[in-house]
Amino acid sequence: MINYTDELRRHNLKATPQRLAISNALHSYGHINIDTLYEMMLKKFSSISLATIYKNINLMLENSYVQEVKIPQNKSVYELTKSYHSHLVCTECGVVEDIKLNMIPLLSEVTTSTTFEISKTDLVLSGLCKKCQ
Amino acid sequence: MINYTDELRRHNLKATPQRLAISNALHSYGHINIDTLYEMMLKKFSSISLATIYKNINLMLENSYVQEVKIPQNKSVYELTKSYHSHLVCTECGVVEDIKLNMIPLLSEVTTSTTFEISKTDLVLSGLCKKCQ
DNA sequence: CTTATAAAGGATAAAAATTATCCTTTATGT
DNA sequence: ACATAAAGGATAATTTTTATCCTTTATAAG
Repeated sequence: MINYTDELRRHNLKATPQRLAISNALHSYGHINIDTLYEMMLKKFSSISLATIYKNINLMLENSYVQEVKIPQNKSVYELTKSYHSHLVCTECGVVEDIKLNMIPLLSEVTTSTTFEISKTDLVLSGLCKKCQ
Repeated sequence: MINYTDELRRHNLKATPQRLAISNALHSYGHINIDTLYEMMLKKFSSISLATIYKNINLMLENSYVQEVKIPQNKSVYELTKSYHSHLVCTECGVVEDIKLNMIPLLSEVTTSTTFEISKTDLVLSGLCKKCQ
C-alpha cells in the first residue's frame, strides 16, 4: 500500500480516501478498465458511486495523473502516468503489459516523409502472451 | 463513384445500396466516425436508420471489410481495409492521414525483449498537421 | 425471368455507458 | 478550529450502442 497523497497533490488533486484507493488499484493492477476498477473500489467503499469513478478518472486524465490506453476491440484501460512506453495486449486473456521501445528511428522516418509535427505516440501491439500461445 | 459490389461480395456482404454508399463515403473521406457517416448517409437515404449504420459497420468489421482506428481523446474512425499502415492525427483539426512506416526493426526489438507473439500493430501518431502549426 | 429465402433495412425499444444535478460531507489553507 | 471550494453519493438525464420485430430486397437456383 503506497501512499499517493503527495503525488495526487502534485497533480492538483485533493487526496481523498477514494482517490488514494484508486491510485493503489491502478498501481497494483497496472492496467484496469472502468468496470473492474469499480468492482475493486466497491470492496473498500461499499457505497461508492460509479459516478465517482468516472469523475475521478476524467479529472485524473485532465491533470495527467493517469493515462488512457485504447485497446483494439475492447474497453480502454487506465494506468498511472509514467515515463513513455508502448503496450502489449494479449488477444486471448486480455493482459496488458508495458514495453519500452526505441521510437526515435520511427519518428525520424515520420519527419522526413510528412509535414506533421508529432507530439505523442500511441503504439499497441496485439498478440499472444506466453501463457496463451 | 466507385462500384464496390464485387468487393463487398468478396467479403461475404450483400451489395445493398446502403452498403455501396457506405463504401463510397469511407473511400471519399478516407476516415470517418459514426456520426459523420450517418450525416453523409442521410443525404442519400433520407430515412436511413442509425441502427443500419451500426449494424453495417459492425458486420464490415467482423468481415474485415473495414478497420477501426481508435483515436486518442476522440471517437473512433473507420476506413476501408487496405495494406498495413499507421496513422497521423492532428490534435487541432482532427484530420487523420495514413502513413507507411517500416515496423520491422521495432517488431524485432519486441521479439528479443518479450515472449509475446505479435500479430497486429496499431500505431497512432498525434500532433499538428501543416495547416494547424 | 420468376421464385424462394435468408438476410438487410427501418422504426423503435431496450440496454449500456457516460455525464449532469443536487445536496451533504470533507480536505485543506489560513 | 474554521471557512470554503471541492468531492462524494444518489440518482436523473444523456448519449451511445444493441436488440427486436416486421417489411423489403439481394441473390442463388430453377
